[in-house]
Amino acid sequence: MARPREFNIDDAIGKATEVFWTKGYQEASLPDLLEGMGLTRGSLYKAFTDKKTLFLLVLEHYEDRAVAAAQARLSDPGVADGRDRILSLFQASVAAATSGDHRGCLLCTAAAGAEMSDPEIAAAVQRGLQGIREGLETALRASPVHGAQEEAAIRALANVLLTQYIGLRVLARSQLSLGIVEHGVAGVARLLEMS
Amino acid sequence: MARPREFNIDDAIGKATEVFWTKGYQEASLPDLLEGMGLTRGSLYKAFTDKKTLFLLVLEHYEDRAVAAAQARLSDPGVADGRDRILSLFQASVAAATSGDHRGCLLCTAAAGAEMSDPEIAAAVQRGLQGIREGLETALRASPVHGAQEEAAIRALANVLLTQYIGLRVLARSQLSLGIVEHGVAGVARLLEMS
DNA sequence: CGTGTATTGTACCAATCAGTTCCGAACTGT
DNA sequence: ACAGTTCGGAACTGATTGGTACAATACACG
Repeated sequence: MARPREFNIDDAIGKATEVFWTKGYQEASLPDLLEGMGLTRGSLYKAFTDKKTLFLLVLEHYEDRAVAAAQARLSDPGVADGRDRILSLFQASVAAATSGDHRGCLLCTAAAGAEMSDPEIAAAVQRGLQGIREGLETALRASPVHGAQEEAAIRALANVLLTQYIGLRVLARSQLSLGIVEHGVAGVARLLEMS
Repeated sequence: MARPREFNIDDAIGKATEVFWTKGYQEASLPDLLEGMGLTRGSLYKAFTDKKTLFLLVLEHYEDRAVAAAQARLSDPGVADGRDRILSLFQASVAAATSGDHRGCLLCTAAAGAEMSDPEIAAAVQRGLQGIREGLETALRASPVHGAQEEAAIRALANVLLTQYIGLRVLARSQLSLGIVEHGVAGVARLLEMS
């Protein structure tokens, strides 16, 4: 017995994700969000309480979509060699950047921003990155070269790869013409050559 | 024949560097800078024109100090093996983070921020990172394992190391408890094991 | 010992920020 | 049709943003 909401919550979160992904948390102003989401202040605050709460939902959404997609890539049974799955992940990131998508990774951008001083945001970012690391570990276990290694060694290499991933996506977002992103896949390939 | 400036320009830039390094470009407000530099609005604008110009001077200052220090480490003739120089660079970064200095790297933080849309700032950040990359290449040429490799291979590995450096310093700043920074040196050591 | 000049500090500016309030409109269940 | 609610939209709040204008101040030079 009430007036129904005229917009779809999930759609709105999806659109908000786009805005935050493009501009970053702090830089995304409320007018930016309102325009991108196609609704007005009243509706936004009624539905999402405030900017930070909306961002937490966006981080969840990003985890469910982008992180899950990365994990799917990293555990794709269609690719037998886990190293190729990892290369495919980096390939996708590099391809996005070279084809004009300079949004980078929402989590990586957030990790470098001041919003990390908020414990709830930090926890959400941590969850997302942790998810990518787990995906990397899964893939490494499916590598003929690394699969047999002990757990600690796999974890160590996954850490290196995750760090590399963050660095690469920061560079992709920066638009710097250092020529690093373009050769990012080859770099990771070298990383995976070692025993 | 006029009233002399009551503060030292270089000192002020040094103090401004501290503020920007700690808070980031956007997040450092004018009051933050005024307090950190110990002067008032009038003096700051008279001496430095505006916030962005001050930041450009700060980037130069950072290049002259922090980047130069990194380069010195990476070409230290007292350390014969270039790999050890590289490890020493990462060691220093990790040590800073584990001992409570979570400022990370001014250039890396800037690279991940929205200020990169300004071409002058982007150019300055590019110069700084380029300097670190050159240092890494210098060190690699002094590595018994890599020194004999062709130029392209050295450049490729330097790119991987720079990306790793950026990722690591972003993580150091983020204060995330992923346990990656602590083992960052070991990760790089693995990276340098390969031929 | 003035006089000119640059620095300093303060008051101010418009713009923008996130967030609140409130009323008219719109829809549901009866 | 009506009562009960909730939504949508605009106007508004107070704080903060970077930047400016100007008057008081303090120094150097003649």
